[in-house]
Amino acid sequence: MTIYDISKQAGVSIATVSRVLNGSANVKPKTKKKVMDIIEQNGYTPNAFARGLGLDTMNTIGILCADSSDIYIAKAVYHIERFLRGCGYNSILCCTGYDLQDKKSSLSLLLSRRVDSVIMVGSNFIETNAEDNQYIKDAADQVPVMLLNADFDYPNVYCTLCDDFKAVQDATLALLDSGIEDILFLYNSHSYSGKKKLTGYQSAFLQKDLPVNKQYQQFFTGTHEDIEGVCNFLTALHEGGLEFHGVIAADDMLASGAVKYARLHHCRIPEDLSIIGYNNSLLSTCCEPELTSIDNQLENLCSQLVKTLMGTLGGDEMPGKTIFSGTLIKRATTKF
Amino acid sequence: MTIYDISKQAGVSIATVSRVLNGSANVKPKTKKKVMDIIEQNGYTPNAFARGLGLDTMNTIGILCADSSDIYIAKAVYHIERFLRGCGYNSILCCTGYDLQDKKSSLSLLLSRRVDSVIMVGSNFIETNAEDNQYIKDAADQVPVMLLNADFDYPNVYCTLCDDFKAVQDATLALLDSGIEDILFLYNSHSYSGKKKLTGYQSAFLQKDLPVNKQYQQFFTGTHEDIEGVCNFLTALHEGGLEFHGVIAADDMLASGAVKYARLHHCRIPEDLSIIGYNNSLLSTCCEPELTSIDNQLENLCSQLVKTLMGTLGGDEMPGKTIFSGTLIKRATTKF
DNA sequence: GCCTCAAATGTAAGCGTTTACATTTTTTAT
DNA sequence: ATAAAAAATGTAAACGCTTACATTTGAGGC
Repeated sequence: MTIYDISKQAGVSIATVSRVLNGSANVKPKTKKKVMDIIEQNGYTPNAFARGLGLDTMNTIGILCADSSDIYIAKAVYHIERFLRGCGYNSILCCTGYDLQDKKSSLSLLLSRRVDSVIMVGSNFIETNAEDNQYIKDAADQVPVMLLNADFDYPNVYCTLCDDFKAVQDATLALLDSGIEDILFLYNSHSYSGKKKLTGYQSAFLQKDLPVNKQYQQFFTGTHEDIEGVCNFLTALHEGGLEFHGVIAADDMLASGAVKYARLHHCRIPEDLSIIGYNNSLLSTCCEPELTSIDNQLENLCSQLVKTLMGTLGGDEMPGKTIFSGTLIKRATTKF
Repeated sequence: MTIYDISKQAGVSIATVSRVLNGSANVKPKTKKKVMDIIEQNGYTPNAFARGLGLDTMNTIGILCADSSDIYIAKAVYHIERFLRGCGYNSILCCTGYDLQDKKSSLSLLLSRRVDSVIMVGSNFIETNAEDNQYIKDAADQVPVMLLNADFDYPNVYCTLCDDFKAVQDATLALLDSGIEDILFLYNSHSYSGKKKLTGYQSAFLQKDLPVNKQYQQFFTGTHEDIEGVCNFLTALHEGGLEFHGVIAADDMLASGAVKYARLHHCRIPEDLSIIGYNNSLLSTCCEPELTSIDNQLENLCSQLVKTLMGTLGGDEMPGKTIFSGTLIKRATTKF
C-alpha cells in the first residue's frame, strides 16, 4: 500500500495525498476528507524510509551512553527519550561500555544511520587524553553533538552540566566545618566529572589551609553495582591503616558501599562516620541510614538539553553550554 | 557524496560500488581495492534511508517499555540493546508510561517507522481487560512481537518469561515452613506478572490447607521509586490492626520499603519480620540487611529473546514461549 | 459573461540505494 | 586459436515519498 494506491482510490494525484498527509495548507476541505477517509479505510501508513530519503531526516536522535543500566544514566535516558518524543523525535539507544573503540564505533554507527543529532550521556565520553576526543569533533562536524554532564569546547557541541566542582567543594566545606578533617574522597571514573568533583574536594581543603593528602583520594575500579566491592575496598583501606571519619563519594553507589562498611565495622553513622553521596538517586533513600546526597537537577539538565537541541535543529544558533548548580540534600548520614 | 560520485572516481558503475559495499561475491579483488580506497579517501557512508527504502528494512528493532528508569527495566533494556547490536540491529527506545493510550500510540509510532520487530519489556503491556490487548495482535499481524516477562498467546507473538507463579509459590512455602503464617503479599502492578505472583502466593497457602486472607494481599499504588511511600503504606496497615511477620514483595523496591518499615518500628529482621523481594536487583544488596530475593535470570531471558528474534527474522518458525525458572537468593532478611 | 488572481490540483523530477538482467571480459577446455 | 562457460561489470528500473513548477479550477470585480 503506497501513496499511489491511495491517490488512485481517492481520484486525486499523489501530490495531493502527500499534502494531506503532511497537513499542508491549500487543500480543499472536501478533498482532504475524501483522502483521509481512504487512508483510514486502508490503514495506510506512509513509508518512513521513503520519507527519510526525500527529507533527509527521519527525526531520529542517537543517544549514546556507557551503560543504560546504571541507575543514574537510566534516568537520564528516560527523561531525554520522553522529552525528545514529546518534540516528535525518536531515540536510538546505543550502550557503548567504557572502551574508547566501542564508543567510536557506536558513534559512527549512529552517524551512518543519519541521526539528526547525537546526545552523549555521561562525562565518560570525554577522554583524558585530549587527542582521543577527536571522535567527538568529527561527529560535531556532521551533526549537533549534545553532552550531558560533560564539558567540551568545540563548535556545534553543546553541554549541559552541573557545577560538580562547586557542589563537592561546598559539601566538603560543610563536612570540614562540622569538624571532620579526615575525609575520604571516593570516585570511580577517570572522566571529566569524577575529576571535577575531586578538584572540588581538594579546593575545599586548600580554602581551609588544610593539607590535601593523596591517600585520602581513592579510586574504585569495580562496576557500578558492586556495593560489596566498595565495602571491601574501604575495609582494605582501613586495615591498611587509613583513618577517616568522613566520606564524600562521587555517586550514591559508592556512598552505599561506605554505609555498608560502617555497619560492618560498627561505626555509627553519622557519629563516627559521615557520608555524602552524589546524584540523589533511589539508592540514597534505599540506604539505611538514608544518604545525604548531592542533587544535580538531572531532569532539568535533560529538559534544557532537549530544548536547546530543538532550537538548534530549528536553525537557532547553538549556545555553548548551560551550567546548573547542585544542591546538598541533607539526610541521615551527616550531622548537619 | 553518493554512490554515484564514488563510481565516477573509481571508474566503475554504481552497481559495482554497491557490490563492494555489500561484500557481494564476484568482484575482482583489484576492483574491490580500488573502490574501497576511493570510499576510504572520501569518507563516504552509504545513505541509510536509501538503503532502507530499497531493502525495506533498516535493521531496527523497537523496544517498548513503561519506564526505562525503573531499575529492572533499565537492565533489561540494556541487555536487549547490547544483544541486538551484537547481531547488527539498532534499537529505538520508547518509554510509554502506564497509560493504555500511550502504549498504543507508541506502538503505532514504532510500526510507522517500519521497525523489523517490537520488543515489549514488562508484563504491564498485557491488559487485564482482554479486548484491550487487540493492539498487540494488530502489531503482531505486521511484525514479530516479542514479550519479555509476559505471557500472551497469539500467532507471531513470542514470550520469554520466568515462572513467577512457581517462584513465589516456593518462596511462600519456604516462609510458611519456617513457621511464619501471617505473610503479607505486596505488589504494585495490575499486570500479568503481578497477578501471577499473587496466585503463586495464594496457592502456597492452599497447598498447606491454610486460609487465604484478602487482607494480606496488598496493592501499592505509588511509583517505582517511592520507598518511603511503601514504608508509610505498611505503617498504615499496621496501625489499621494488621499483624504480619513475613512480607513477600513483587519487587525489590517494595521489599526495601518493608525493610524501612521494620527499622522504623524497631522490628528485628528476620526475627520479627522476614522479607523476600523479587528481581535480585541492586536494591537487594543496597538494603540493610540485604534482601533475600528471587532472581529471574533476566540476562538469560533477554539473550533467549534476542536469539529467538534473530531466528524468526531469519525465516525460522517462531516458537511460542520459553519459560525460565526463578531462584531464591538467600540473604539476610529471612531466617533460612 | 469576462478577466484577473488566488486557490487547488497535477506532473514529473529528484532523493540514493539495490538488483534483475544484459553485456562484456576472462578463464578453461579443446 | 576458438568456443563455451564462468566471472565481472554495466544498465536501468524499481523502492515510495516530497516538492518545484505547471496547469486547472474557482471566486470576485467589473
